[in-house]
Amino acid sequence: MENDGTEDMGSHKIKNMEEFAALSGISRPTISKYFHDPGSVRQSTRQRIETALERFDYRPNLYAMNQNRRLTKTIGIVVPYLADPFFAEIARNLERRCLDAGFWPILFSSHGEQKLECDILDSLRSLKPAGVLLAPLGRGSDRKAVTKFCEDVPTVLFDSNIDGVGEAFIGSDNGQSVPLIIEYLCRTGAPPCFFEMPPVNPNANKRRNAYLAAMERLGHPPQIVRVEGKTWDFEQIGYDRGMEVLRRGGFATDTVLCSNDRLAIGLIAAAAALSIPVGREDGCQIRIAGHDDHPFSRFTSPSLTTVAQDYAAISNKSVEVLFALIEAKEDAGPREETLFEGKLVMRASA
Amino acid sequence: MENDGTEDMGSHKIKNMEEFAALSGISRPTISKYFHDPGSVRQSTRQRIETALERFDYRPNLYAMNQNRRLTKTIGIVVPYLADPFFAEIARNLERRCLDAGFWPILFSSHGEQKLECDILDSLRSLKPAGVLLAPLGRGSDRKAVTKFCEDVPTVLFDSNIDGVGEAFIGSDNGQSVPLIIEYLCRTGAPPCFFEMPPVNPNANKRRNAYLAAMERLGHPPQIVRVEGKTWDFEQIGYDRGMEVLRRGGFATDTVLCSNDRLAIGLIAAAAALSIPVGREDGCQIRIAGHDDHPFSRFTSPSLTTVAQDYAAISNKSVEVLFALIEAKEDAGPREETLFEGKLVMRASA
DNA sequence: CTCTAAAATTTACGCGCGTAAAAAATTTCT
DNA sequence: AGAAATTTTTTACGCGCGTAAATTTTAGAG
Repeated sequence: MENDGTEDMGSHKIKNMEEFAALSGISRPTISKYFHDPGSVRQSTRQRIETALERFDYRPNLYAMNQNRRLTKTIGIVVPYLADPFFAEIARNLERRCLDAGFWPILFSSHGEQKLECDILDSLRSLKPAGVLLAPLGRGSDRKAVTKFCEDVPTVLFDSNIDGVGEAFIGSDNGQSVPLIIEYLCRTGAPPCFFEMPPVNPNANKRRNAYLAAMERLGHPPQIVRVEGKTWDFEQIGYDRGMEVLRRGGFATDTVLCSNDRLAIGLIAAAAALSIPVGREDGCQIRIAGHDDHPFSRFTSPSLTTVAQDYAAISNKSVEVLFALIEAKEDAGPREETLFEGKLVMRASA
Repeated sequence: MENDGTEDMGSHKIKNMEEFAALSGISRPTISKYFHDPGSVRQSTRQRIETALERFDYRPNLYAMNQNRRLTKTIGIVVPYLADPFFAEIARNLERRCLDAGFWPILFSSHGEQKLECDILDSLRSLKPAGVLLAPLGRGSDRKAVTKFCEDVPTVLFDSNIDGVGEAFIGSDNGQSVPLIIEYLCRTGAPPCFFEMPPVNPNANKRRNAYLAAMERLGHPPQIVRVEGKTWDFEQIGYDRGMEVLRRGGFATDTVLCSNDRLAIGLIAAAAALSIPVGREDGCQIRIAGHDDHPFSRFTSPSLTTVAQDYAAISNKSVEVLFALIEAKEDAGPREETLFEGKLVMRASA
């Protein structure tokens, strides 16, 4: 049984931890401890294990590992709609941070469907995750199911809040961001009317109320255009409904604040299709602004003026709170809500 | 211990299959068989189990289930870049189909990074999946690692091919789709030059070669503009490089075929920023076409003329082949490559 | 060099379920 | 009706690892 010493001995595959322990000359419980937390064993033994690990290329059986562990290293990440690059981007950040912290992130998308969200939570429950980062559907969520889930599993809500549910909520401060862009719009032109997205989640209503409050404060009459639609095809909704409104003589003012960027993207497309020039320059007929700073907003024509949500802050804070929760275990403390401010992004559309 | 009979007896939580078997009056091995495949038990017993299931709300332990199973019900789905709605959309279809077939899809994104792709494959291996649907990074992939993985796990490649790797490949027929749009462009205006995306995957080269062949066949001199960049921020690359070219006097002809829609989206944004009118109408200076029919392509201004990949066909065929593979088990048969034709989507940009 | 705290080993059990084999019960067919 | 085929039950073992308790070894301090 000769070998060159650079690979696993005669490529004999290691079946279990017992065998690996024997080959590496370390007891199985210690190996087990190492895999649970590499820092929990003495530096010298850690070295020996990692040396052996390179030589023999062994990985413990995932299923056997988690079966008897009180807490797995799994972290569930649930977003309402993954085809939305906003959530794709947040999810990416979340995944990265979990991985770096030695956890095992696993990503789910509810695809805008209540049943799917419930199924995901059920699946997640049987995964016995250490914690869950959940951006709920919002209005589309089965409140009872989500509430029950959060009682069983340490869960941090983000993006879309459900009052009192989960250990914490992290999101954007619509009460700051909406007035911010409204003020900008008022200072640079006509006061905006509000093109409201379908109320699929609570942010829609929060933004509407923030619009009403800000307009009142500034002494302008509010004008709301509410668009119907229950799906998550916001661009399509913005396009279709925008088309209707524009054909019927347009909006009440020449400035439109959309309740999110995806809606604005659709509206810009509708305006383009009708050859209505959009932008802040002379000769343009309409100004359009959005909210979120969606990854594609800089590539619309004209590029979209909007309020940026602080992606990095939201994802960082979310994992931070969740990790703290996982550490603390028992003393949950009061439910905390963290809201980050939006930043004005001035581009060409308004 | 009274109860109303509609819920679980005094909400006493069932710990394991043994207990559930006792409560439902059926032997544990039969219950086990049921969970493995509900159709494998007699209809009458299936009814009894499902009735009991409603009353007691039991779910078998996922980890214990998979530990000793030769084959799990897990199916891995790996895409190179989830922030790209194209892949998000494909992944959505794939997930749905797996779920419907009684499998457990689990989604991964390589985020354009080789190391991450390798890590994902390693994790996947320890999940002992029934099969894997893999859209590799392409040029960025660690060919050896992917090859080795495919030897261990039944894998179907899609979107981006790696010769000889995996049990099958499903993708688009660039040799048909590219000439298709070239012919359209030539018939409606000037022959196109080719704005080539960074060669992150083999499709880039295939499309380039298809362009060259088609132009030669039609008797037009080919003009290729190659853009550099190693990242997956195609819109940004299209914008930046497009800006350079347009500032320097523009492209060789007034018609530009981009090697994919995301690049085209960036290029359109660049043209808009320079106030260069884009489209097929009189007065426009440049026509821009793309490839893929990206979900956002209909919302650009002007809307993007492109060739649609058949999303549904690709995802359906991929799962179909994989399921066949899982059924067949041993006799793998020869590696098959399936290419679907693209369809011309005539919009406003060209 | 001894003492002590920390870490590793030995030993042993159990988790929840897959799965095999033989026996018993049920259904289906002639 | 009885025989054959299918399904279920009984019994029993093992998977790979977590984890606890008692013991031994090791490292670091005085």
